[in-house]
Amino acid sequence: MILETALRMFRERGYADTTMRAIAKEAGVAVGNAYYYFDSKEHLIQGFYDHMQGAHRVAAAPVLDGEREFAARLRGVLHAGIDVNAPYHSFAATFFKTAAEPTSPLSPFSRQSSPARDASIGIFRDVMEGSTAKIDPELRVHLPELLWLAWMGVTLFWVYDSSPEQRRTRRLIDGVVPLIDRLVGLSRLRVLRPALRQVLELLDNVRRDD
Amino acid sequence: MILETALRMFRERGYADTTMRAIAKEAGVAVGNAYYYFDSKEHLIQGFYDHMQGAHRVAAAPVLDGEREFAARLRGVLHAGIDVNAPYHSFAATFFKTAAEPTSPLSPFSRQSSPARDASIGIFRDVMEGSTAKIDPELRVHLPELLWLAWMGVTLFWVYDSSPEQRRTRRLIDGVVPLIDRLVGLSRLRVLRPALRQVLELLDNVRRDD
DNA sequence: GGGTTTTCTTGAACGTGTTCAAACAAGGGC
DNA sequence: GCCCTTGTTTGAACACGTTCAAGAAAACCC
Repeated sequence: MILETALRMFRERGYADTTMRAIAKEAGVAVGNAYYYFDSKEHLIQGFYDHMQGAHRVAAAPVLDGEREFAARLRGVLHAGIDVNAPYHSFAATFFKTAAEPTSPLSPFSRQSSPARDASIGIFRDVMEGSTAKIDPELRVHLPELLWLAWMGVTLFWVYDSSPEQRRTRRLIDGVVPLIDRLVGLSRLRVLRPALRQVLELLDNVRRDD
Repeated sequence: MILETALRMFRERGYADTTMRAIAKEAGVAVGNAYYYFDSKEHLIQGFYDHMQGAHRVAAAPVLDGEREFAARLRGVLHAGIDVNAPYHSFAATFFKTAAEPTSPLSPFSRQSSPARDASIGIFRDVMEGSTAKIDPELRVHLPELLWLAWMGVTLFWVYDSSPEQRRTRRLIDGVVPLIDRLVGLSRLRVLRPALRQVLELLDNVRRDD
């Protein structure tokens, strides 16, 4: 009940303008009680994350069910992601700062976010596996995560996008999907094998934590 | 005087643990006076930005003066950037959130940051122009900005990098520079012209603000 | 039912960034 | 010298996120 109230008020009045006192009052509890269930105001946003992740899955379903071509699948899923987030653009901008902090549990790379992250990567695995594209086997292992990373990039761009209705983000998606599609298609060419290896090796190196 | 005091205290005790009251007291003024000269606590960080930008320029100079090869120049400049930022890694992580907010004047994309941004892009123009690399003329126009964008990406990675001495960031630089070098070299190949055009057109489309 | 422990709930209080009316200082014109 | 304007400086006051000692309710045990 506290969570629903909070998310509704965030949507209506923005994150910064919604005080914990107001949330508690509206939910009919004492302010201290809200802190009994949620460690901080930021933690209330985690619920928003999960909700958005589920909505993306739902919005992407028609595309994933009806389309077999890799580029069309990817494009559809990315646009679907922007679709579901669109109503929250101004809200997202105000709380993005808290999600951006590396030590925050709200960071998309944090351990607390890993369920939502894994689910999101799953969508992009679906994009790949349900498509007719022939993909280099070494690339197949990492591609879902790479696509998720691209999605994070698109999201980052979207947060900063101040154009009307975030049209620049739409253009970014339409422009970048063919490039990714082309690169993925080229991945099986023998001449580009060394380059691909180089990229994947870089990924492994960068992930290594020592 | 207020600015110097603030930056020193940020460095010594971290951003969050340094209160405006403490800064004012240490600087020998009333707290309201600090707000007369700086709109907010965040604005005190702009001075830090400018300082870092200058230090990067200085640290990059030996490389830019002594090295002619494109890859070596880029690699040296990126490592120099990490070198000067290294002492402030934990500090940077705590105030990064305020810089990440799209509407914040501290955002690297904001108008207030444009002097520092232009200066930084200038470094990468120098990387390009001082090198012996033969670069497609269409690419030449945009490459400095693209390299700056890559530098922003490296910085983003660095902020999130929790490995000892941020070694992963070092590996990222060493791995990504050869890739960029290869791409830049390939940019003049006739067969890749359409792909390059596609990328540059995407950039223009995305920049267009309508 | 009575006693004990655990879970939940409360709201005053703390420290924070920030604001603002009021006071003070520095010129500038005559 | 005196007024007026403009630029500075002050610190109390405000609203906020958060904490915590204290109490209420629930669950559990015999």
